[in-house]
Amino acid sequence: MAHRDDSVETIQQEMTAFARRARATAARMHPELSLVSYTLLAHLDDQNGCRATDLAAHYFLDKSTVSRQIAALEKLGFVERRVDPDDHRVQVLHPTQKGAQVLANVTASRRQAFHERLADWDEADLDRFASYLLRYNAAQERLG
Amino acid sequence: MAHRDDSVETIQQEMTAFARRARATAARMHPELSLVSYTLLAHLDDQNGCRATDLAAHYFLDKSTVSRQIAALEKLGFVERRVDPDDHRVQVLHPTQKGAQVLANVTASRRQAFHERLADWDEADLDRFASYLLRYNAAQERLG
DNA sequence: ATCGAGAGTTGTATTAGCCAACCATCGATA
DNA sequence: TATCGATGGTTGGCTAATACAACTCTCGAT
Repeated sequence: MAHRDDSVETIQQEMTAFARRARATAARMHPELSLVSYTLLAHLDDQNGCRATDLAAHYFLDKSTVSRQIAALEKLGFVERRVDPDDHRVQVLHPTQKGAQVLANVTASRRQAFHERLADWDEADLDRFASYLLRYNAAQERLG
Repeated sequence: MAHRDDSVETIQQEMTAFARRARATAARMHPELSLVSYTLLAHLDDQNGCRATDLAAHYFLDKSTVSRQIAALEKLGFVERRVDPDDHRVQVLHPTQKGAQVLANVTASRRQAFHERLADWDEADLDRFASYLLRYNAAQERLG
C-alpha cells in the first residue's frame, strides 16, 4: 500500500497545485475572458445555446453566480438572451457573433499554450493522460 | 495531428474543470482550513518551518496574500512566528502543536477522499497518472 | 382562481487575490 | 561610519468569484 499512497499523495498535491495556478494563468493570458466566463461561453457554443440553470447544474455553480457571469458576458456583447416563446420563464443563451469570435481566439491561444506545454509528449502519453483525467473527474462527479 | 489535438483539448478541459471545483470541494470538506491555508500549513510542516517569502515564491502568490493568510493561521493558533536571531527582518514560521494536529486530520481526510476516488485504479495507472501530473506541472512552471 | 415549483435577479457577505505604498532592517560602499 | 539600495513583511484599497437568502415572474396542476 505504500507505493499506492505515494501516488495518491502526488496526484492530490499536483492537482491542487494546478488548481491554485489555473485561474491566475488564465487571467494573465486572457484578460478579456476569465476562466469561468470562457468555460461558460464555450459551453454555450458547444451546446448551441442553453439555459442559465443548465450551466449552473453542469458546473456546480450557484444560479446567482451564473446570472452575474452571464450579465457580464452580455454587457460585453458576447452572449445574447432569447426568451423561449413556449415558456417565458426561460432565456436561452447564445454566443453572439462577437462572442463566438472572441471564444475562437481564446480557444486557439489556449490550445497553443497547452501544445507548448505538451510539445515533447508522445501521442500515447497524451492519450493516456487525457483518459486518466476524464476518469478522475468522472469519479469526482460521482462521489462529490 | 487530429488525435493529438483531441487529447490536448481534453486535458485542457478536464484540468480546468478540476480547477473550478477544487476550491469548492475543499471548502465543503474542510471548513476549518481553506485550500490555500491547508497548502501553506502543509508546506511549513514539510519544510520544518520557512519564511513567508519562501511560501510566496513557491506558490506564486503575492507576499501580501501570504502575509494575510499567515496572519489568519496565527489568529487560529495554527502557526507561530519565530524571529530569526541572525536577521531581524525575517520571521521563521512553524506549525504549532494545534496546527500540526489539524493538518494531520485534514490530510488524512483528504487522502481518504482521494483514495475513494481512485479506489478502482490499479497501481500502474496511479503511478503513471501521478508522473504525468508532475511532468505537466513542471512544464507549466518552466513556460509560465 | 390558487398555489407550489422552477427560472432568474438582486442584496449582502466572504474569500482570495493583486498592486502600490509603506516601515524596518540589513549589508555594502563611498 | 553614515547612507543608500535591497530584502522581508504589513497595510490600504481594490476586484473577481462565489454562496446564500429573499424576491419576482411565470407556469401548470388542482
